[in-house]
Amino acid sequence: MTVKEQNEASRPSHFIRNIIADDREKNVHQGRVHTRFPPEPNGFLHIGHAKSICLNFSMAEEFGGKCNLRFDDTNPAKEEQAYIDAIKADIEWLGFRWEEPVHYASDYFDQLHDWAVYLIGQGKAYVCHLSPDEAREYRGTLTEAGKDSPYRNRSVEENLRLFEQMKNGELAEGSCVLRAKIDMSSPNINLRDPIMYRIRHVSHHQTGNKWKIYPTYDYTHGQSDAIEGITHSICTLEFEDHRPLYEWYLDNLPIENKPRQYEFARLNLNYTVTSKRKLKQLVDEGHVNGWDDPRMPTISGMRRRGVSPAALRHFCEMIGVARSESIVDVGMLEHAIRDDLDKNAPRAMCVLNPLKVVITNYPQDQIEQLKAPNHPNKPEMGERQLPFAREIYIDVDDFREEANKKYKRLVLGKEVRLRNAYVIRADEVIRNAEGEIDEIRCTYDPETLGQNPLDGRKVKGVIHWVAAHRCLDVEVRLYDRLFLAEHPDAKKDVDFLTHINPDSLRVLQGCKAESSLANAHPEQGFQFEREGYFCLDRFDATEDKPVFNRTISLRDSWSKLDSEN
RNA sequence: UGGGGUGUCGCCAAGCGGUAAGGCCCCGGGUUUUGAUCCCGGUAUGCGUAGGUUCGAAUCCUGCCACCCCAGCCA
Repeated sequence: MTVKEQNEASRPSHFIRNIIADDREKNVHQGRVHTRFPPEPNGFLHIGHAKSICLNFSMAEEFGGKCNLRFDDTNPAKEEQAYIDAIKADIEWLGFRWEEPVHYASDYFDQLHDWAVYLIGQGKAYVCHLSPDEAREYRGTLTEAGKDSPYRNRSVEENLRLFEQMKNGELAEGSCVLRAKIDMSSPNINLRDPIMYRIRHVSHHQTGNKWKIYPTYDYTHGQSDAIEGITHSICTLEFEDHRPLYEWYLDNLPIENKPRQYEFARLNLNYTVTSKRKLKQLVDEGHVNGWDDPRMPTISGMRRRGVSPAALRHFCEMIGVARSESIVDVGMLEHAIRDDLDKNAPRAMCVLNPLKVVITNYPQDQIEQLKAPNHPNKPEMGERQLPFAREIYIDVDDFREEANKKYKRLVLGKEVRLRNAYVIRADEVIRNAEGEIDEIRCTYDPETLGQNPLDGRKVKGVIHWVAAHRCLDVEVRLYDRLFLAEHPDAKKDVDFLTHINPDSLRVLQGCKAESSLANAHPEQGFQFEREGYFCLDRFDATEDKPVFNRTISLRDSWSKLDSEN
C-alpha cells in the first residue's frame, strides 16, 4: 500500500472532500483551494467549532491550499476582544496555523459600504422606514407571500441621501434600515428584501467609533469570502436557505471571484450542551467556573481537563462529515481521549482514598528504591524509582474484610500483588475508638519482587500503593459529565439546567501521590494506574499544593460486575 | 397547507446500478504484575415505506411516511 493509499484509507471520503477533489480535477478556481474559519467573537470555541476548524484547515492542508481565520464581527454589541484572544489561542493549541494576517469582516466595512451605494445606484437597495413590527407584518409568513414596503420605490437620490445620513449618525437607532430589493413574494423568506445595514450607535472592538451603521451577516459573509479569494465556503446546515442570498450579492455586485458555499451538519453530542447561548449562561450564572472549566465542552475547558489536541483531531476524523443531522455518542469522544492517553501518558501511582498498611515483617527503617516502567508496553519511555517502605497507603476500595472470588483485591487473610512491588497478605485489621478501620497489618513475601511466588501460589489481584513517608499530598478533582440527561436541551419546556449533574465535580483532599509526580508539568497527561488519566491543573496547581484534574477514568468492566452482585 | 434538507446496525458513517466498508458500543475467547491496553472472533439476506424500471437496485423512477431548518434590525 502506498503512503497515499494509506492516507486515503485512514481518511474516509466525505462529500466536502469529494467536491474539492472534483473541483481540482476540473480546474475550478484554477485548482486553488482556499477555505476559512469564521467565528463570531461572542463566546469561546467549543467541540462543535473544533469539527469545523478541523474540516476547514485539513481540507486546505490536504489539497495544498490555504485557510484563513476571519472574525465575523458585524454585531459589536455582543462581541469582545477577550473572545478574539481566546479563540486564537484555541486554534493554535489545536495545532492549526491560519494564513497570516488574521482577517476581520470589519476590515471590509469600507468596501461593503461602497458596494451598498453601488446597489442603491442600481436600484437594487433602498432605505426602509418600517418599524421592526411593521417589517414583520410586511414580510408575510411561511405560507403567505409578503407585501412590498411602502418605501420600496424611493428614488435612487433619496436612498443615497438617507443612507448617507444613516452612515453619519444623523438618524436614530432603529429608525430605518437599508434593504436589498429582491422579491417580497419569494418562498424563501431570506429573499424577501433582506436587511443589509442597521443603525447602531455603538463602538466596535476593531473599528472604534468610526461606524454608526453595521452590515448584517448575509450582506457581509459572501463578499468577505470573495475579497479573500475563498474558494470553498463551508458552513453549517442552517445556512442552506441563505445560499441563494449569498449568491445574489455575489451576482449583483462587481465581483470576479465567486466562492461557493457548502453546508454540513453541525456536531451534536449527547449528555452535552453545545449552544453558545447556553454555555454562556452556565458561565454567567456560575454553574461552572468560567468558560475554561474542565467540565465545559469548550476547547479551553477540554484543554484544561487534560484532553490533547491529537485526541480532539482524531475524534473529529472519527465522526465524519455529512449532511444528515445526528447526535454523536460522547462515548466516542471518550474513546478518542483514552486512546491517545493510553499510548502517550506515562504511568504513575496515586492513592485517592488512603488506607494505611503496615508491613509487619518489613524492617522498621528500611527504604528500598524499586524500579517501575513508565509504560507497560513501551520500554522506550524509561523507568522511574519507587520508594518502598514498611508503611504504605492503599485505596480504601481495595480492601475488604471478606469478599467473594470475583473480588481480586486485598481481603483479610488473603494475598494481593502490590503493583511494581511485592505480594502481601492481610493479617489483621486495626480499628479506632469508633470502630472504623484505621490500618491493616500485613506481611510481605520477599521472594516476590519481579516474580511469582516460588511455591506456585497464584495471586490474582494487583493493587496500587504509595510509600507513606515518601509521597505527595495532593488535591484531586474528579470530573464527571456535566449533565445527567442524554439530551439536556431536547425539550423546549424543560430548563436544561435542571439536568445538571450535582456530582460533576468532586474535590478530594489528602490524596497520596508517588513522589515522582513532583516533577509533573501542567497539562502533561499521566495515567494513575487503575484509576484514570490525570493532569496538573494549569491554573490552580502550585509548588506546595499540586492539583490534579481527572481527564477521564479508565474503562471499567469491574464496577458493572460488582453492582450485579 | 410555502420553501429548503435528511432518512444505511443501539450511536456515527462509507457506498453513486454488480449483490451491505470502517469506527464507537455490546457479546464471547486469549495475553497481561493496571478488572487498563492489546489480540482473535461475533453482531444489518438488510439500506424510512409501498410500488415500478432492470438479468441485477441502498444506488434509477413514482407515491407515501417521519424528522430537521427558515417568518432577528443574531450569526
